[in-house]
Amino acid sequence: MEQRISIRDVAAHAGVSPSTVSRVLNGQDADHMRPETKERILASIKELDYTPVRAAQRLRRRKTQALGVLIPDISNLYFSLLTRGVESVAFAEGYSTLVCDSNHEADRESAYLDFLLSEGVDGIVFVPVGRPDLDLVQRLTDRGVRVIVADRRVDGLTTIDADNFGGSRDLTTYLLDLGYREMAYIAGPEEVSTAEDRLAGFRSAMKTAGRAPAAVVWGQFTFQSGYDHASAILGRRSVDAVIAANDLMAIGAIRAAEDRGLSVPDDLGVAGFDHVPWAALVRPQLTTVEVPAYAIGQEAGRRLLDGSEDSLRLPTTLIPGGTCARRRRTK
Amino acid sequence: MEQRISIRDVAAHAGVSPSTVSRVLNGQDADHMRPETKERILASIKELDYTPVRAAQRLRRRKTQALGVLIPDISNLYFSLLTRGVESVAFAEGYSTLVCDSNHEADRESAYLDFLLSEGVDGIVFVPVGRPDLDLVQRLTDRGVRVIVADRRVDGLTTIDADNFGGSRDLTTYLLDLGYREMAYIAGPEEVSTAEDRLAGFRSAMKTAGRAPAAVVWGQFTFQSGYDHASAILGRRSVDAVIAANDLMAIGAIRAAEDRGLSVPDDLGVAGFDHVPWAALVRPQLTTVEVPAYAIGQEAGRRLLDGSEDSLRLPTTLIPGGTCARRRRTK
DNA sequence: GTGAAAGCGCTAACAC
DNA sequence: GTGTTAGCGCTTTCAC
Repeated sequence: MEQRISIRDVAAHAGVSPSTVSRVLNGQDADHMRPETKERILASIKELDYTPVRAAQRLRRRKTQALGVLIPDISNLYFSLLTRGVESVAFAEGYSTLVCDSNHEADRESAYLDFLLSEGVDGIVFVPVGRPDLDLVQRLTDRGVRVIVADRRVDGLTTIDADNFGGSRDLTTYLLDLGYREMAYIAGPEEVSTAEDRLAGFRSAMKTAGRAPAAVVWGQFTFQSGYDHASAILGRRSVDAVIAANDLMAIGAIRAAEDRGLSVPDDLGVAGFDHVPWAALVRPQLTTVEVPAYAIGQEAGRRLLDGSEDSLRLPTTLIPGGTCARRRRTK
Repeated sequence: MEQRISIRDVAAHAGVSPSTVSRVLNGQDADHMRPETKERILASIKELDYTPVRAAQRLRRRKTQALGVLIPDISNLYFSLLTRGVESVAFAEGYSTLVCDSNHEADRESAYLDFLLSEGVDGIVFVPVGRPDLDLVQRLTDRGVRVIVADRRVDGLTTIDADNFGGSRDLTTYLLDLGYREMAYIAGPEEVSTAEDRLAGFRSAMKTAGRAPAAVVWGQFTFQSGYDHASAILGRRSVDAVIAANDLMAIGAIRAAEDRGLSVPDDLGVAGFDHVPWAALVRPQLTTVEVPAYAIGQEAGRRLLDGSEDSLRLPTTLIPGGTCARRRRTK
């Protein structure tokens, strides 16, 4: 911040007072400002190449016009899309966005919440690593920092997430309609709300159809976890479809099936969840459910900006693919 | 920034002056401060749950202790890793990181450079969309904002990038050593320096081996582009290996080969560049070259922090995979 | 060893 | 319509 020219320099150059320059800068000139004065100021700003110092504005306004985004991992496409969503609405309103990556560590997460507090952000879009430290969040809200949780359910806090339950239920119903009957489910980690919701959606659809799951196991959202669980399931049981709680595990399941000489989708139907773009490179193309990460980010950012406290659950979209097909003969 | 307690409150509570509190806050107490005074202040800070206001510190210090990162697309894994690298060194030094996403648009890029200027960041890690606006960069450096270009060569600016030339040359040599002879190359977009360097590395290795390329075409770094170019090449020429300038195009080439009934690696060797993690989900596993995005980010951030102006080219790593194998009979 | 005072660059009452 | 003034919360000489 080796800034030379200040608002005083502009004022002097234009032959007005700093307040007048400030008024032009902040668009409070519409009403009663002599057009020629405004012109003159604008010209001076341009000529001197003046840029206001944000730190001073923030200090004086006692508002940072900045939002924080705190996510577990920016290199995860889902979170980077969410971040882009927040950023897009923030930028449009002249807000800065501070992106913080907790690296899936609770300590780092706390450190970043402190950091965002000292930065004085007006609000935070928060994707907690696990169950968030509610006392810490309370400290923030006490100081006037609004917090919106994205992609997770946290009691007592405004939450924007996707309809993981409904999406999973619809996906399961879709597979049932295609004629799959012996369905195994590879869930995500047990403590993650999205994983719980997706599993609950699966169970709900199965119950409605009057069928019991062939197997339900808890995985880790990783390729390897999908591969290993699918291998185990296929070795022990007669199963005609595997639904995984995310695409990565679903791709693992496809590989496991192939390695056992099973054909997808003829011998085994496979479905995932997330709709990660590069899954399109895997063949057969995955049947999955799209989760609107970008839209979740936008909605969260929007709420932070307009002060609304309403939670929102966004719909997901079923994406049919070649890993599921109508069964020729139904049992 | 609805902050209540200020440094004055802490001072009053501890029965000292604001300056003394400030000294404790900034670690200038090592020399000559009465330990008991310090204790008292620390206790007050804790009791009042005081957090310094960054905006005021910045205004007063005339230093933001913040770095900017300006990249074309945060949802591209390569750039998000690079960002993480910058962020890791910045965070360790108490610096904030402002991440800006130009969305591959030159206009947005300029807007963000302006924005970062007004934020007063101390330095910027810049991955330009195309040829950057050097006048704009000059404006920044004139005002004391240091700019380091990452992942691109830009004349006259400090640059941190990967050894794309060497990596590509070594990869090509590796394929030649395996016995591949009729090699086609699918390059990236013509104006991108990384694409140019990788192509140059390929040509250099071929020349050294005394062989002419079977084909060289310019692609778009996309899956489809890899698929289409590979299809065309395989239809017209007798080729025993295809090297693509990135993994996405290489996977496209594998699919194209499969769709023509060719077996990879027996009928056709395929290699890529980048080493994107999800390529591990594709089989056969890709022979590729790892580009150290995270390390590039770290080095760029480090230079910004320690004021060094040295450019640096980081080595790449050859990652052998199943898409290339020793030829049984060499021509 | 610690305090008093000035001021970073800006905005918003309040004057006129 | 525009100028004057008083800080926002902090750091940093300079006193003592």
